[in-house]
Amino acid sequence: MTVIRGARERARSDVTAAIKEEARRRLAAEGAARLSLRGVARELGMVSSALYRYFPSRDELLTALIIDAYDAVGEAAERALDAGAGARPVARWTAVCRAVRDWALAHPHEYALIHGSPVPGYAAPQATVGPASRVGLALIAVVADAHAAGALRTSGPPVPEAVLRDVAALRERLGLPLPASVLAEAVAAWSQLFGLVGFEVFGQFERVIDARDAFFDHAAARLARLVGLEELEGDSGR
Amino acid sequence: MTVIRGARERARSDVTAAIKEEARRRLAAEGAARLSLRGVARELGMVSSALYRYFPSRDELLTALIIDAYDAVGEAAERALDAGAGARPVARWTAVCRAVRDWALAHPHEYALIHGSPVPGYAAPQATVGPASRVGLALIAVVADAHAAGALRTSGPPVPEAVLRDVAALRERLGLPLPASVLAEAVAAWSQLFGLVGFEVFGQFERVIDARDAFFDHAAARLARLVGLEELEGDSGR
DNA sequence: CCCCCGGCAAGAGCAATGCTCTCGTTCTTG
DNA sequence: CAAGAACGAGAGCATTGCTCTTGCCGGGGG
Repeated sequence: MTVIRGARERARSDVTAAIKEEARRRLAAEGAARLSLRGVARELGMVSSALYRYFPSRDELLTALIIDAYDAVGEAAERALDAGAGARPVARWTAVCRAVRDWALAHPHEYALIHGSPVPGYAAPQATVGPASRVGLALIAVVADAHAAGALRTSGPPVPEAVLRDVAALRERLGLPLPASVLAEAVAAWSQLFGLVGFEVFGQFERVIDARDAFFDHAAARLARLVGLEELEGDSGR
Repeated sequence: MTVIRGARERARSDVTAAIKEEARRRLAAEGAARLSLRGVARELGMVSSALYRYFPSRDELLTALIIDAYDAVGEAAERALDAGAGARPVARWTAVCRAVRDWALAHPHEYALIHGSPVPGYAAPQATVGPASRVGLALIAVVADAHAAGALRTSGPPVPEAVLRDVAALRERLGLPLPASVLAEAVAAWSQLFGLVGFEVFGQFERVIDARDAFFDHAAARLARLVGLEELEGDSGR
């Protein structure tokens, strides 16, 4: 599919990759706000204007990095998803959550790029929505598999009508045979997961929780049960 | 206590307030990244260097704005807490959550300032930790009052030992008679609330959930039940 | 085979930024 | 009342994103 057409194109993609690599390095070192085009150009032995042949603006470069970051965390989640294919649903869910958290802790600046404040005036380009949903889809996949295996508790407090409609449209788009109410809970849990991760990455748990691993695993498992995944006997309902 | 000593001090606090006000205006208009000292100075009819008499650096200005934002959202939460003094715990919890969300949606850039990516190299100064915990304390207050009223389900899946230790220390610091396990759940729910809010403010629910109000209320109520607040009959446990 | 057109890097330059330093002025205080 | 601190203005430095012009150089069409 990606046949190398000529030396010219190869050189172009090489340089593009080198720019992104160096940019990611500087990003990890000092954050998005301090990422300067001139800086990466300098490090690469080019002149700043040359970079504009590859990225039309600094924001475009950032967008590329954002997509890469979404893909990286999404891939981590999917790897955990696949690795836990046979496991019990709660364990599998927790593993996916942990993969996300571990990636975020290992790449805090990239995490900030995708789940922190959007850069300047910046509205997320359409190209980011696909990669952005990979983690959510991985979580939903856990639930869907559990549903198929009959390990899903589908009852719960009633979900508002309007939400059910939204979520039914989503189910349609995804082509999943999940009950709408469960999907609604999964979407909520998806966002809540990033609350847990964000607090930890941005240091809000400092001096509050020290045993972060245990805390996170416990919270992730509770989230799993909240969406209805297999419950161990005698843990829910007084 | 705060007696005005002389015209000089009064002028100083006036100017300081004007700077913060203008800065907040520009912050709301175009975000933290585009907030420039020169810009607010220009708008105030001063010269940029004069600003440095009031804030030693741009980051100090941002820190002041951060503290103000934490206080604003914390105050909103506390108002909801007080307003719901007699209400049933789940409703009161949900009201506090909604207050946080409404404030965040009304002030997205200030929200991004406090719960988005930390600025450059920036480690949260000690002065921010107090205001930063006001929302969390309001949530915990709901739980504590429910506990005192006997409307709290204190059983649940076992919380890991290490987490219990951390949380016991926290309870000590707060002087609250809450079971440690409940406090642990409350801390988790606190962070998860900001997952929900953040996703909405930063647009991750775009084209996924349209009925955001209903969705949020539902999710907040589920969070309330997760921490053990009064449950309506027949909604938990298959 | 050559040649020439298009992609490319370099450099200068513009407007803007954060921050520093100096210089008079003005208000506070001893 | 006079010394000293606080203050505003202005110039200046290094840096940033981005544009424009100028040449170079290599690969595909003649």
